[in-house]
Amino acid sequence: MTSHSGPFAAIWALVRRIPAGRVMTYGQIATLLGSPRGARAVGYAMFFSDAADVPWHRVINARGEISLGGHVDRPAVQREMLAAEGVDFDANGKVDLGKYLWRPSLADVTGDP
DNA sequence: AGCCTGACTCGGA
DNA sequence: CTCCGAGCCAGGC
Repeated sequence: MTSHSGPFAAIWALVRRIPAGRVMTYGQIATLLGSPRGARAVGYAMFFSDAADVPWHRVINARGEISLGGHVDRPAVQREMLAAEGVDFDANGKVDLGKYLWRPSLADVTGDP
């Protein structure tokens, strides 16, 4: 499926605005979209999204870790993609959110370049 | 409508 | 800081 329309369009639009070398948490995205507890739905949207259109690998959980659950190949791929963008992982395989967490401004959320 | 599952989050121990 | 349990929201059947 291509990410151009649907209930997840807002999520994809926001994820697409995440600059390289930065990451965002599911809860943060959900909060910006108006659903502070809809973090799970965000994860679903990532699964149904296309990596070519949506950098889903820049979306991680609030602990700064990659959480996928059922799938096994995705976490390794996600870690490599983030590392290729300059995101460093600690010995525990976690990302320093205080350093790499992207804090979008109002213009970024509204879609104004 | 109700029920189940889930790439989550928070609070407490 | 890590582990456990409970909770809220959204999607699919």
